[in-house]
Amino acid sequence: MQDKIEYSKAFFSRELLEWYESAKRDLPWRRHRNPYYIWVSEIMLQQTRVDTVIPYFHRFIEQFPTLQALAEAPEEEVLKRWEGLGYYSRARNLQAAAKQVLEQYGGVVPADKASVSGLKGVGPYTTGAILSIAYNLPEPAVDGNVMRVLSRFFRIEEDIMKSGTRALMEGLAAELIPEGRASDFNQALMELGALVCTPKSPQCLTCPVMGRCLARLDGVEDRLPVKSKAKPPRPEYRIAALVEGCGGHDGRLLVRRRPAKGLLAKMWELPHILAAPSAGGGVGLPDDGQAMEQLSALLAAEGIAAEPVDVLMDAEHTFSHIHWNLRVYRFREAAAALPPGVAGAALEYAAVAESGAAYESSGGEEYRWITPADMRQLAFPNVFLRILKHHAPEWDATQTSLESSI
DNA sequence: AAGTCGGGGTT
DNA sequence: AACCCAGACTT
Repeated sequence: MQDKIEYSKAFFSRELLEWYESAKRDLPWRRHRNPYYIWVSEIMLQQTRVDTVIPYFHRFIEQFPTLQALAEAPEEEVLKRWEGLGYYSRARNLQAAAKQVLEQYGGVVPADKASVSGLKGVGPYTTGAILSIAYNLPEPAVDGNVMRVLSRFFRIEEDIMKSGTRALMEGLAAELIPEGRASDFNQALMELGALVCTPKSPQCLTCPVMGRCLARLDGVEDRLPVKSKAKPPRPEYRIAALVEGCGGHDGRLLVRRRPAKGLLAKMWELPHILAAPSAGGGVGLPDDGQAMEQLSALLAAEGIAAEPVDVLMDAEHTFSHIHWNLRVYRFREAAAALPPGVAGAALEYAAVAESGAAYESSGGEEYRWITPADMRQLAFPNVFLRILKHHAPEWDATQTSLESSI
């Protein structure tokens, strides 16, 4: 029995490596064995499909060709290149880690486990991926693809959402690495999971290791891996203001930057608030009159007088744990902005606004009147990019559309 | 161990 | 519309 398992392991490693030679995709980070490229790609690939990552990878490497270039760039530029990719702490951690490598390791990505796993944003999977792919060191790199492939081939019924299961998989994956072939083997394992041993309807008939796959032999490949379900996201109802400037702010829109910690940290957005429960006490969006009043109050607290115009649109956005239902109201900045008695503050405010400079609200967010050209520098989450694009084409200044026009 | 942190895909 | 995919960090 144990002999059969051992034979299966040898068979698996041999056949998988053989298959990979002909099946491997030509991916940008596979064209050179550059540890910096491999690191960037592995961070981008966390929770993200290859097809989504490819254009981001090209643009990122174009702007930050070396680890040093990334380390020395303004954080704003790094976030802008990450715009739309999600999980923005990945970008901030990657840059922080690049600085770490520059200072502690002379700019060379380290090749030992303790140093690599000490880098910001680099956990057990990415440590194994960097050490094996970049340096061909025999370390396991266990991601979701690998757990799916191994759970099927060896018919492992443990719940892959449990933290103990990953440790089990790492032990197994380490045993399977053929002498001197860690880089190709680990990539082959993930490639099989991505191309053949897919979550739904796996393509078993084209699989190089079908012959000894226990799940396939037992006809249970469709119910493996065992995976407990995630909690559904909680709904949130939010109201947002798209404020068109007038007078000195003609052609500008009011935006603000989110705080440095938490959801969408340091990203720019339209001002918005959690909708207060409506008079009836029901959950959901308040009626439009109440919503416009609440937003007017928010703007007034920022020293901005604006009149509601109409409802621009509804938008939805799902995060892992929250589902936003957003209603966007158009506002028009009022000409005579401030009430009498605060003339000094008004002048000061006007001077700041005229220069286009940003100012801090009492809540710590940074408000700014921006032009379409400012969209080149400021990173917005996708949901707000969609809203701005819907508002008017000149605000569709995502990095993609900018570059195609250059 | 459970919750936080985006965005896109398939059915 | 409902469901699926899934690493690192924090608490």
